Amino acid sequence: MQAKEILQAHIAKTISLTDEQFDYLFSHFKQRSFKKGQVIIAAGDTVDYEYFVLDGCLKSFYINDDLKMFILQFAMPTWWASDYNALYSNAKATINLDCITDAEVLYLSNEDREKLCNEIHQVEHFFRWRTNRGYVASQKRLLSFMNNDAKHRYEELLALYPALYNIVPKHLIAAYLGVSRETLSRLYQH
Amino acid sequence: MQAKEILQAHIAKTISLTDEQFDYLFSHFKQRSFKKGQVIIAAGDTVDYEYFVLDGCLKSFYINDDLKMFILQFAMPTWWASDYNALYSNAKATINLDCITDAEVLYLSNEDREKLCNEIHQVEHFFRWRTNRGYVASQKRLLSFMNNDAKHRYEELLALYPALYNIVPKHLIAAYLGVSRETLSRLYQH
DNA sequence: TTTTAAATGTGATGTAGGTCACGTAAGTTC
DNA sequence: GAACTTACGTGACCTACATCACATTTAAAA
Repeated sequence: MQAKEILQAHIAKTISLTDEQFDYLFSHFKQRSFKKGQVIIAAGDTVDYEYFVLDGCLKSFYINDDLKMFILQFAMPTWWASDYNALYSNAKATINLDCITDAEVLYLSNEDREKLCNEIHQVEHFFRWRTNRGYVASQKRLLSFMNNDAKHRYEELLALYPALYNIVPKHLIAAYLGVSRETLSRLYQH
Repeated sequence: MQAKEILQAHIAKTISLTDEQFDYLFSHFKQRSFKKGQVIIAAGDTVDYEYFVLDGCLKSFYINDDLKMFILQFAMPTWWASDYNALYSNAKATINLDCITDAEVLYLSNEDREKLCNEIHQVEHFFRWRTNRGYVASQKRLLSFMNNDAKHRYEELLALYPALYNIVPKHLIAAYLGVSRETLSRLYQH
């Protein structure tokens, strides 16, 4: 499937646009390929874009002072990713974004998103609902963090995104769960 | 300050509406007082409204199978609260909402919000940005959870919302931080 | 003002998960 | 295909925080 069709199908789940409207929307996206390991956003960067994954898998993550990595999100096809704090408030990135596998993405500038939201009411509706869902998911993950132990969270993650098991190395899964790789490794020893 | 002025000042931070538009928006809100301890949303309820705090302090929280409480949010004046998962997806509440102090709130139905977002583009813009900010804050809290210990998170919370220290009992702060009340109590023993 | 309940402090002890250290396996790169 | 890097497993030990138990202080209710 082509980039345009993937985005169109994704957006059609939330709003309906005429073909002309969608063409206009799509004209603001650019497309790009990345290689496994390539960095899209590095902490300290100025962040101008958000990214829509067509193919492959990205990760957004934070590195603390002890160089420990914490993964905020694995971004699979039809997921959006960026450092939203930096993007929205024009601050320097504190979150990194890079490629776990070779990846194909569309990207849209903050400026163009706001312009499009302004020009096409339905587009603003789309982005409101995208974030609404993200917010609810983030609250849910926060609760799971407070409530459940590492094993429970691991099973929850795999139940929600079974594809991750084959694509993503275990130490990255650990960094998403907020446990050490040793602990994750020990969860299923017998 | 009157309810109407409080809401107007709050909304004016994000969008500009004509007085007519704001009057129309405001006409969809209802106002209500609650007593300390009163329950606004209980787990299992159908959730039709979101709440805008004029005065007092609410908490939204989850109770797990062991009856342990986890606080998602302390809602102070000009904050919004609800069980957004339930509200947005028309599901039964899993989150509770009640009053830490006597409280005065405005409330708006899900249906009316969607109607207003549809009728007034700027209103949709407002709600998109409200959620954008909520999403970023939630991500930030998640990172703090993974990265920092209880003492650090406690200081972070008090730095961000100093008012909480006087209003909210310590065992509720503990339930927000995700530690036992005993641990919180011991953080500052000497 | 008395009674009852809610909030807080603190000792003793248990445990999930962290850290360090080392070894093996499996991909990458030249 | 040798050299190097990345992923993963596992033992030994450590630590932050949980849980249980009980005392005390503060606030609400009668």
